[in-house]
Amino acid sequence: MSLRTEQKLKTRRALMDAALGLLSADRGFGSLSLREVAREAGVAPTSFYRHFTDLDELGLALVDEAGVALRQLMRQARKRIRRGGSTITTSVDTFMEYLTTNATLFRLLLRERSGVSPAFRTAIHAEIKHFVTELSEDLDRLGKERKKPLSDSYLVAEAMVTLVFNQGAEALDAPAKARAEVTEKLNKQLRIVLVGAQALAE
Amino acid sequence: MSLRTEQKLKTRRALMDAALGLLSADRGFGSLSLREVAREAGVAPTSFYRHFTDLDELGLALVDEAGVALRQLMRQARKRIRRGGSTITTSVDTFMEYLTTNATLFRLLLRERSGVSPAFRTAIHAEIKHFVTELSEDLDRLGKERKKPLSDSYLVAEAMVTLVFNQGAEALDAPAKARAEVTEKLNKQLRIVLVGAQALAE
DNA sequence: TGTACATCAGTGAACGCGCGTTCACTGATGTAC
DNA sequence: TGTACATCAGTGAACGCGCGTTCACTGATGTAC
Repeated sequence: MSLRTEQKLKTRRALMDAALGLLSADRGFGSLSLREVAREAGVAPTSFYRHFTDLDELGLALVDEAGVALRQLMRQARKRIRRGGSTITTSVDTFMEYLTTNATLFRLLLRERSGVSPAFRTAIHAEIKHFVTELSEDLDRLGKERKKPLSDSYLVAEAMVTLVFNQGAEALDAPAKARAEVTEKLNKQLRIVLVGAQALAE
Repeated sequence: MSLRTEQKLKTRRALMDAALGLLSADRGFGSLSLREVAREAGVAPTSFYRHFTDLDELGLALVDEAGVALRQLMRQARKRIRRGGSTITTSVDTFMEYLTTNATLFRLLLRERSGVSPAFRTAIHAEIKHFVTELSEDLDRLGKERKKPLSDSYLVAEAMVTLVFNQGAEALDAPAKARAEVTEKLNKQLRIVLVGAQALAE
């Protein structure tokens, strides 16, 4: 890669990190301004246009990163489960770890999921749908192994992901202490859904 | 009530309706401006201050209205259930009706629930918590009647409300045709949760 | 390797715009006598 | 009922501010020969 291209990527990165750094519990993406992001990145406002046509485009790049993180999360959870461990608690623990590590990125997902920009909503729903699809395949696989296939695994997966994301949102805003309670609550709720789905499949 | 007070209330109402009217799938509360709301209400920008200290205060008044609507919804659902009818499908149907009637108000709740303003989030979480508490009492009552009490009704109620609100968000943005599918999906998910909770309580 | 030219990431000045808020005001409504 | 004064919802002008975007530019990097 040429020196020039490398430098350009660095600035792009700086802009994305600047935006991410400005986001917090009380600052949504919608409240950011182009000038503010450029300022934070240490770059003239006009330079922004060399990288993105507008803030939304930068935001979508962030959503993309969050999606990548989400897929990593899933892969790691599966690896841990294969090494032995309850499917639900292992998944939940892995999720909570990622939530802590990538707090801001997940907050972006959680918030813009029902946010104002159609582009954002669509991109995020696609990521979540991907997540749901993979989970429903896992459920199908598990069902076959145990000779107890679910009748409607996609719908079950969707319910589970809904619960995970919503409790995730709660955990994000909760102090570290309360996080353990949220984790346990989520575990119980997922167990209820799984047991219910199995009972209704018989 | 004096003529002056009456007029004042009318203007206040006009401001709230103006804000509500400006909200839509693609316009969040955060994107409204004071001048815009005043313009829409047919009032000078400065008049706004006679009624609210800022836009957030107006927003909280709207959240309050949404809460009232939510409680009405619950009362009506219970009334219908008493007249005979499946608890789950009756509740879901009632909810979907309200969703259609008060679409914008509910969208405000759904969106600002994970929004940017702490005041909004707190107010909305209080409304939802109230909803959850009432539902969990209903579940307890139902459990006693059928001699099958749940062990953790609050947690179950929370899961149910989470599913209702999230599918509600999906229904809001879906065309009328797809709404029936969402309704059916939600019914199934709630049944799964209820059955799972009963199975685990034994 | 050296030279002449092309590319293009980053810049600083300038623009017009809508914003929230202040201020002193107006005139209809309310109140005291 | 009539009069004199107080209240106060609504107003229009004015302010300073940060915004997104345009433009012509600079100078380092890249390329062709």
